[in-house]
Amino acid sequence: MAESNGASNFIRDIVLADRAAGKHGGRVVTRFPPEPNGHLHIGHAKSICLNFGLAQDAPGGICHLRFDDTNPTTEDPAYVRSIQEDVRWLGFDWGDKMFFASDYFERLYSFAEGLIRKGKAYVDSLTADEMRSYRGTLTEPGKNSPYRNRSVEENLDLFRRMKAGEFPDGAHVLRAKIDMASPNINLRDPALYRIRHATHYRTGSAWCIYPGYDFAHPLSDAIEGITHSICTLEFEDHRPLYDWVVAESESPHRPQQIEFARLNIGQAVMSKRKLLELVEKKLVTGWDDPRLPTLKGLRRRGYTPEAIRAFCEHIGVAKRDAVVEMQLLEHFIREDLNKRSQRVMGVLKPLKVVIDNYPEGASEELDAVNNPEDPSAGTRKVPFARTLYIEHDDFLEDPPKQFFRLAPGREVRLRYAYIVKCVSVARDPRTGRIIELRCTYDPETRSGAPQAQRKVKATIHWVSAAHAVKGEVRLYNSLLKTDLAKVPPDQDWTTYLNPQSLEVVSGCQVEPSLGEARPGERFQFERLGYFCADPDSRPGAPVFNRTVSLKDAWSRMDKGSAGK
RNA sequence: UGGGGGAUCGUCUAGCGGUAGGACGCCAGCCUUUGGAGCUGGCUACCUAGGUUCGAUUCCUAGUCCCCCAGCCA
Repeated sequence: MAESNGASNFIRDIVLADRAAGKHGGRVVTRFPPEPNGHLHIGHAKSICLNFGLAQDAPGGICHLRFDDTNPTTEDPAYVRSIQEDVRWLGFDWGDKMFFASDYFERLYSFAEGLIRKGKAYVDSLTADEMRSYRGTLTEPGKNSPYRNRSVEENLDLFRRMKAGEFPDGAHVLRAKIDMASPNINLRDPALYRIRHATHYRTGSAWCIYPGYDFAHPLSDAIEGITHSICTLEFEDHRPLYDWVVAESESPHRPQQIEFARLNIGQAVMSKRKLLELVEKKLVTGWDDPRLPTLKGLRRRGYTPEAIRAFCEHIGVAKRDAVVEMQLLEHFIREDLNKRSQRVMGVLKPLKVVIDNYPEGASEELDAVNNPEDPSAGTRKVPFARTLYIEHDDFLEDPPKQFFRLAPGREVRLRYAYIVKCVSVARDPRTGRIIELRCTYDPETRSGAPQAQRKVKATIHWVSAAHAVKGEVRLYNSLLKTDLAKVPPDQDWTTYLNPQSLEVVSGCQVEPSLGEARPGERFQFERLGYFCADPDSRPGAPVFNRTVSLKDAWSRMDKGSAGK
């Protein structure tokens, strides 16, 4: 199971204090309670890391995986499988503690009848619209429903008949009898059960009434002996109701609800509703589109669970609304991949180079370091020959002062190979486009040779034309042109999608070993970034997703002077 | 407007009456056969106004601004 480094936060402090005080017998039991109606995203990862992390920190602590499946109309077993897969991938283990709120339906129903017997719940027969108007507003108190004083017998009878399926959807609802004048709207007789003639993916047609969140959640926590029930800020108002339900259930367990601020990331789509919209309108390729902050998307993009966990640990846990910059997430994946990824050379936009003084038909194998950060990763051989491809961006016919790379008459080192000098430029007579460079090489400067020490301003990557494998590279940019928080609510947010979020580069030339790259394998393409082989790869025709670029001092300078 | 929360560098976050710290980012330099990595140095913050105190980001008072709540969603 993933380790946690124990960065302090206010929730950890509460748990620590509770343990020290012997509250809950010193035990720590948390839960991660997703509704199986969507796929997990990085925001869920924050909650997962928090809940599982808290449990790991405590001796004997445990974190349950509980599916909060109380709404049959939106839930699907495919999501249950997906969520389990993603939590495991992130590096957490719930052991045998996987539960479903739907498994508690029978007990929840009994609790509800108990509430009715105590006169703490009643069947209301107002329509949804009527109920809304009876509820009052933020500033005016609500009014009691005319059905509020039904007798216990009548309520019991009606509730049982609701369960038996005698009424259509919406005909009645079971409500808690609390206080229609409460300044907290959640306490104005909240709905506990609604009629829904729908097939539930787990209980089938056994039920036609389903408990709501405010009833099922606290009770599920109590049933499971949850000690700390951690949720997001919007449920803060529900806490009095949560406590009311637990107290009325007379459960010996009194879980404590604690709220924290959900994760927001600038220029990322994080809401379930919007993610669904993107997928359904086919504005992205699917839930695993690498532009999405879903766990599946991040995985396909090449993110590691370790990087995501490190990110979640470092963003902290607090109560103030916050928007974390995407650069922070990128920092953690770079940091992780820098240490562990194999270096390779790949040319995205090839420019042909012929080494005039290199013997025709000859070739040699040069030693390349697999990972300068990890000597144990060893070396590999890369083939060198007379005709090469270099990155088109590494050549400029009329270079500005700051440009260190190849230009007419200039020298650069070819990584792991020789120093070459550009002697001429060939262009397409029709389009004027540069199609080929002629260079000469200095045989004395082969990497590792005594004369190789000669300094040149730059080292560039390359591949041998005869040996290279053709591949496709997918470059990703922000899916959004702006932070969603800045988009006026009356506007269609999808008009802010970045048309350049995906750039497919075909005709890339990569070093031979990459022809057989397996989906999910990660590499650093030297000088370019980290790349991950996509499932669309075929033998001899690899496809790579750019996880994140390397930091690039030149592109920053280039942009900085673009206005001049 | 009722209720519930929250305000600390550009962005996250620490602090619990005693020099406001860390990370990302940015800037400068060193180093470098990745303009990567690494190293060094620098940058910028306590919402406002009063009060208590020898001393306030912290305590008190009054404001200001931001977020959430009127689903038979979670």
